Order: sequence, then C-alpha cells, then structure tokens
Amino acid sequence: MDLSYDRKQSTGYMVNLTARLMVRAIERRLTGGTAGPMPVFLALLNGDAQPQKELARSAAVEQPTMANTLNRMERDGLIERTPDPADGRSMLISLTKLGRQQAAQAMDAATTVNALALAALTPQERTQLLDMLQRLIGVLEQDGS
Amino acid sequence: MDLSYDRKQSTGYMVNLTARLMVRAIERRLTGGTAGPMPVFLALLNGDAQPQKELARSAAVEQPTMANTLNRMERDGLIERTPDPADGRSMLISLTKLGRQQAAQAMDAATTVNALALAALTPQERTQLLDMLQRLIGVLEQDGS
DNA sequence: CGCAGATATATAGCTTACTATGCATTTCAA
DNA sequence: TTGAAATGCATAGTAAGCTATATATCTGCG
Repeated sequence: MDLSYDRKQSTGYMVNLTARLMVRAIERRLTGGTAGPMPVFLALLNGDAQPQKELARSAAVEQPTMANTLNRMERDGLIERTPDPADGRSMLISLTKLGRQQAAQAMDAATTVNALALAALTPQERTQLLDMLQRLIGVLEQDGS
Repeated sequence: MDLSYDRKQSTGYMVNLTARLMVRAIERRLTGGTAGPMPVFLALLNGDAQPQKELARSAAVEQPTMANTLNRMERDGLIERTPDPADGRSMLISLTKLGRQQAAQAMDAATTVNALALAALTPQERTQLLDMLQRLIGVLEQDGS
C-alpha cells in the first residue's frame, strides 16, 4: 500500500507544501534576501510610514513576529523606525533607499513566481483558486476566534 | 487606495496564509502537541520502521529538518531510533506506544480540520483544489531542480 | 487630577523550516 | 583490495512563525 496517495489527498499537506515551494522559488530569485520582509515592502512601497501594528495586521502575523522581522530589516538597513509624534508608545516604520531597491526586486521575484505557478492553470482556474482559498481562510479564521 | 486587494490577488500570500491557519487550527485541537510530527505519524502508523531518509522524503522536507523533528520526538518519547543492521550509517525509526497514541489524536485533529475547511467548498471544488495544487507543486518542483 | 484598564511595542523561549558543513560508512572502480 | 566518491546522519547557524509576558504610554472615569 502506497501512502503517498493519502498525503496528496490531504488539503493541509498540499497547501503547506505549495506555500513552502513558493517561498523557496521566490528566495532563489533574490540576491541575498529572504521572503519574510515582502509583506512589509508591499505595505510601505506605495505609501507613507506606518506603525508596526498596522504592518502586522496587513501581513496577518502576530505582533512579535512583525517586531522580529522589523528588527532584522532595521539591522539590514531596509527600514527606519521613528517615534510617532502623536503616540509615545508607537513607532512609525518607513523604507530606506536601500529598502525601496530591495522591495522592487522582491516584487519582481514574486510576480515572476506567481506567473510561473499560475501557468499551470487556466485563467478561469486562477480565479477559482483564489476564490476557494479566500473561503478556506474565512472558515479557518472563524474557527480561530 | 486599499492595498488589501493586492494581497488577496497574490497566490503566494493566500496559499501561505491558508497553510498557517490550517496548522494553527490543528494545533488548537492537540493537547500539548504540535503539527510538526504529523508527517512522521502518517508514515509510521501503518507500517514498519523506516530510515530517516525515507521519512524526510515522504514529508518533503530537507534531511536536517527531519533530523531535528525526530530529535524532539525522541526527547518527548514518541519514537525510538534503532541501528539499521543492514547499514551502519542508518537508523530505523519506529513509534513508541505513546507515539501511536499521539499519532491517533493528531490524525483525528487533521481529519476534523480538513473537513472544517472543505465545508466551504462543493465536492467538485474539493477535487479541483487538490488537482490545482498538485499542478502548482509540479511546476514549482520543476523550477527548483 | 489620578489611577485603572487598554493599547503599542519589546523580549524570552519554543518550533519548524532552510543552507552549509562535518563525520562515518558504504560502494565502486582501478 | 584499496582509495575516491557517494551516501546517511548530525550539528551549527539563521529566519520566521507562535505564545506568554513585561514595559511604557495613553485614555477615560470617578
């Protein structure tokens, strides 16, 4: 009896493997960077400085996860933290010049990999896939709250 | 301009978020365990002892990742490592009694969460989703090799 | 005004993933 | 048969996710 059949029938296993492979495919296309900062890049590229809390919310990660990601990005010269004049508890995050350069490269890599992966699907299927994932996320978020 | 639209259109982001939510949903249903050992449970539940290499292959993780997972499982009394009589480099991995108990619980949790998530889809869509993920995995693995 | 509770961030500690590398054993070719 | 290459596992170090908890500031009520 071949158990590989069972794994391929498990949504959890398949979604997890797809996610890891996409991250690795993106990171292969980055020169020295990782995929972790990508949600931060996306949030800050077309706008003003944002507080950490908002970055965590838009990336859908917990606050300490975002704090650590921002620590690494600050260490690598990709972001700056400046105190929020309106709230002494809060720091406003903005991209440095180097950060904007890396962000552009990361967005290119993500676009390439998304296109690569989606080449395996018909245009109709691409829409369906996103729609189905949206619904899965909905019930899973409901379950968690 | 609302950037949340962009995130929801990104296959990478959506697949990644779905994967994290499924892991968390499973772990909420485990009493004191995590989801990391699940591929090992699946591989060892219905069969004989297997070498580490085979476990890494079936879980689709790198060898050091599996070695670390097995270290934690051994520490927690879930598996035993015995030398392979046929190959002095290799260790054969088998579940302990406690391991089989935890494996049963983990399989239950995974079944529950898979069913919960898939309740958001029609039966036809469930098949389509797995089929599409299979194809994404195919092109991504091709890209990586 | 002042204190209690809420809120924003930081830190500690764990898991699970990765790459790079080292060590021991096995295999194969000369 | 023996030495080089391949193979199986372990270890080191980093990233990115999580929970729990600490600290500092803000808000609002009495």
